[in-house]
Amino acid sequence: MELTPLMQKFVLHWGEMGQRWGINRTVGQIHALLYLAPRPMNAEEIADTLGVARSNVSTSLKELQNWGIVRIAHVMGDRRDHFESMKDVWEMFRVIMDERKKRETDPTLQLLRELNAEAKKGGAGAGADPHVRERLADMLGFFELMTTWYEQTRKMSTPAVIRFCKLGDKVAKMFGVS
Amino acid sequence: MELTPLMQKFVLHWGEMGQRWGINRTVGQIHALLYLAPRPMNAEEIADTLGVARSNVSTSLKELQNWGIVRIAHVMGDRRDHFESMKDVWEMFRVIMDERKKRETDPTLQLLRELNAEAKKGGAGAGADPHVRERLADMLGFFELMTTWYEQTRKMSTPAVIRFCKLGDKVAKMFGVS
DNA sequence: CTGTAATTTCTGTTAAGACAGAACTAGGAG
DNA sequence: CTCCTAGTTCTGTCTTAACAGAAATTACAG
Repeated sequence: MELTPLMQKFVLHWGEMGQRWGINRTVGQIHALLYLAPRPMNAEEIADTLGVARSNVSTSLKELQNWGIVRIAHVMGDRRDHFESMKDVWEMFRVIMDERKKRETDPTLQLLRELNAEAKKGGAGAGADPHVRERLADMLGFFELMTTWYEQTRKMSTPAVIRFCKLGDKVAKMFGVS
Repeated sequence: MELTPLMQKFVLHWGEMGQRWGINRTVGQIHALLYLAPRPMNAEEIADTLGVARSNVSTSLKELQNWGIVRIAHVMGDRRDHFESMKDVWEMFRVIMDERKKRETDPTLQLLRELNAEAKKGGAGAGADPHVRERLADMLGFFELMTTWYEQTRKMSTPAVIRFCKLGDKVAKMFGVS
């Protein structure tokens, strides 16, 4: 498959940014390619198009499947696995956020709960001076609230979220710029 | 400065998670330490407390200052620089989000605008088939809306944001679970 | 059961980042 | 002007991750 200049720019950029987003270049490029592709592609096509080793493609596809944004699609009369990316950007964003939450905040939330419980129980005797306790309580409060907010927003349908985002200004006014 | 077991756990965890958040272990640990510390600390204290080289501390402090969540604080009668972390978690989160937006989404937003303009101008002749154009338009729409939403939320005061987050359920109901 | 195509896993190499210690620079104090 | 002390930057080492190519495994066709 030949990439048009437009596609190439997008693929290259996605690979570049991928590194900032915590995924590697190849994974980013493959995702970009599959997102743009009008039909599922097999591993060899992907490798040829991007000019990377097939082993690399195999590993990267697995990671994308772990993230839950790429899945196997079979093509009639073809033994090979084909792969396609989720196309709905909103749904995709949701899936990615879920995964990141699981990896990047859930463990911290859990630890903060434990530390706060410990600080409460142990009291100042266990070396938990008031200042530290306050800092830990603040941080826990923040993580708890963000988690709650996310889980509630998570339940909204895509059109509802979009509608809600578009409201923007009005929401701000409703809750005051105090 | 001796760390209590509680502080130690927090510092270690922050260093660990730092890597998932895209900062390195030492940077994470220093931030955790300064966040808990009741008073500004100098570079040597930090190095001794955490058991890392001073050069490493110097570099890490610079990065934290770049992020905008740590600043220099001078102590009367002491020539050395002391450092303190922002303590308000909400404000800190805002600063971090601003920085991440700048690094992780602004460049992509800009590129998507360019690509979409190109696709429109060039038309199918320039190799921009309808499917690709739609994908790029979708992605741009998503980034535009998220950016707008963020910039509006950004303006709200901390108490307003907290109030708003706590509403949770009600907001979802207002905009329908359709 | 055998051969072949597809895919994954393994292995060695390369590249990038983290880090300690040394060298260097700046800025007083005497 | 010289001596310290604080701070930064440089240099080499070490660790980790990315990756290509080879080997191994799996799955199917005949």
